[in-house]
Amino acid sequence: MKIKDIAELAGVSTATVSRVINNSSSVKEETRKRVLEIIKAKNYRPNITAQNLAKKESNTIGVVIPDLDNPFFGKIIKGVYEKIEEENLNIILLNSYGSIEKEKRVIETLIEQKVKGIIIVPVAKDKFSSYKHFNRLDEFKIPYVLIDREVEGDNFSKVYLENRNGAYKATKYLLTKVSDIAMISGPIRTTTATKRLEGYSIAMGEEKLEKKIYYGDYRMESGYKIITEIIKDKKLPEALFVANNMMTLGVIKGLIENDIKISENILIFSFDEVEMAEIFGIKIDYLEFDVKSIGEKAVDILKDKLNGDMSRKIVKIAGKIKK
Amino acid sequence: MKIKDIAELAGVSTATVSRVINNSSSVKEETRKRVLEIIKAKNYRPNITAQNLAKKESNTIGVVIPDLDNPFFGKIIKGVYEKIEEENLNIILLNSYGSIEKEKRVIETLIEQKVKGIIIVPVAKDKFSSYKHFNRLDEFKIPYVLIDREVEGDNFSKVYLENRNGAYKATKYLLTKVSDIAMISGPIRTTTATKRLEGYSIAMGEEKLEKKIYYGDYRMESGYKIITEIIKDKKLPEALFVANNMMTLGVIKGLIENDIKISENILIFSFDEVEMAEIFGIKIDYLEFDVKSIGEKAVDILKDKLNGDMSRKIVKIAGKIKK
DNA sequence: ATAACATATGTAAGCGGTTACAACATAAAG
DNA sequence: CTTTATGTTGTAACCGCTTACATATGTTAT
Repeated sequence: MKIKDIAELAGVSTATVSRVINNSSSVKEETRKRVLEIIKAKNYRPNITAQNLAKKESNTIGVVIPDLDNPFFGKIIKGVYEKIEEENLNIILLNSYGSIEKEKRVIETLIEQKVKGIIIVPVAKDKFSSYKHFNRLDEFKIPYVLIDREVEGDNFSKVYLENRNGAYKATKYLLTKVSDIAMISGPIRTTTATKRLEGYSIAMGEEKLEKKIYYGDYRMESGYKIITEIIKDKKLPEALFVANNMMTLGVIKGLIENDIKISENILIFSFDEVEMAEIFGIKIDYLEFDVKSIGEKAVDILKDKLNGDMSRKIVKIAGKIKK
Repeated sequence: MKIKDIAELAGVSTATVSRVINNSSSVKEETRKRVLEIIKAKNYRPNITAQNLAKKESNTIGVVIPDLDNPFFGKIIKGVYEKIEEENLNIILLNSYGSIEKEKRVIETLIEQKVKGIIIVPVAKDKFSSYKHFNRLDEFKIPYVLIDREVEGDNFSKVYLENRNGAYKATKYLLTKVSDIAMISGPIRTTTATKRLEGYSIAMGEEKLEKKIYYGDYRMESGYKIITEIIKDKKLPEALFVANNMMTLGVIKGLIENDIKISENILIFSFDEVEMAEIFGIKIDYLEFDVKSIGEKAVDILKDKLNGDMSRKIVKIAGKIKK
């Protein structure tokens, strides 16, 4: 069943059928109805591939994620999905495995697929990374928006968590309770870590308090190692601000192993939510973000771009202190 | 840059170029080389949409998941992705939201997209559900494989966890330690719950021991509610076999709240892994499954089907007892 | 030398749509 | 009653590639 068949049954040309399908230009109400009826009766669906070829576009957008089974990105995808569903677009999902090389390759794939737009978590190994390969997308006039990782320079549209301000708010909050606050930072190569560190520093500076900074790598093991070290050295601060949830997990593990009671003997504040903590009877404060909305906002921006508004847009997702 | 341009530059017809691209039929080594060189020099890539239209096929497979931000499905997707990457296929990802209605709709979408094959976690509200809408896929000769949820009847190819045997093994294992074992089952409407219950029953029956069964709904709250009830009634068994990890979480929460020490005062065995438990210093035994391999096996089956082997295939993923 | 076959390549008709342009009515304007 | 604008429809080229079929050339058998 193709457009020609419908045309014949309706006694019109394929052009007319195409017009009613796309409800473009003028078709007499009467003929429109007739065509529509036949389409319905025959349960006809246009061949999307053919449409795409003729229109030189596609109905899919690419989503590039560095880690498919990380629920954080799952939430983002969910946000993207829900927003995109109404538009009759589809998601093609790609994995960059956190590697620049792979990232380049998936971008080429996406270009070949002629996707309508791209939402991507840039690999961003560190803040000096090059993002030249995104220029390829400009060449092909494929709109894209970067999410989650804050990258510098260039003219990127992006949406990410408020890093500096979030950390600032968190520290301020801790300061209402104690004044001896240490921080476990992420690797300073990354922009997010720098920003979060800045937030902490500013807040501590305002009170003229001494900063204590430990450097981890955002992974659980480093949190574990650092806290173990701290305990061994008997340098436990009153409060510890941890720059992400994975490291917080490591910290929790270390504290439990050493029988140090969280919120009794030490206050722990995590930049991200540690979902399971409460279930296990552990109370930590954290900065909560509406992660799903990262995906949603990204789609909003993409839609603007698809509608011709190519201006640069930057959205920061605000965090909320949860206790 | 299209095939015609390449053809002209190489001084051959488009047919020949197409032949070298698809390395189909015979092309003289010399011409092949020349064409390949020009393709490379011009960095030419065939238009996939046009290819798909001409070949009446596509290079994408559909993956349908009921819950995008559940890491369990994330792992499956990862498995699918890794296997499919080599084949130069792409994943288009869809969400059924666990609703039959949505499921029907996404299947139609996938048909319209002319996907090459489908991997789907069927909604399977209960074991009496109808799966008639999968027949649509047969109509269009689109191969598909059902995963994770065990569904009855029909001629489906599927891959899922070994439910009955897994539960049997788990119970047997517990029996080497204690003999007073209760089970928190899932809702008996579902096939998985029935099977797991069977495994437990058989093992207990073999030892002529009394069964104690509580019925939950696979969600955390129900685990919590049930264990709270048990504690109140002072009916704590020596060991508790919980039919899935979410309910186990609820159980853990309840036990901690009531100051009952896991593995001291009670043995907990979970059908699935509770990833975080160890970090929080809680020791529970569980049945471990290689979840990613669900996705991998599904792709294997799909590939077979794409190669013409339409026979029904069923793969059960074996669980391993972790202590 | 010629038939018979294999190899290499070109021609052109699709694949199933969209759309610029032309053509034809019909209605309003002069 | 022309002229002109407006609304509706058809014609056919085109999107970029594949492939059945035809053709040309080279080999080998007879």
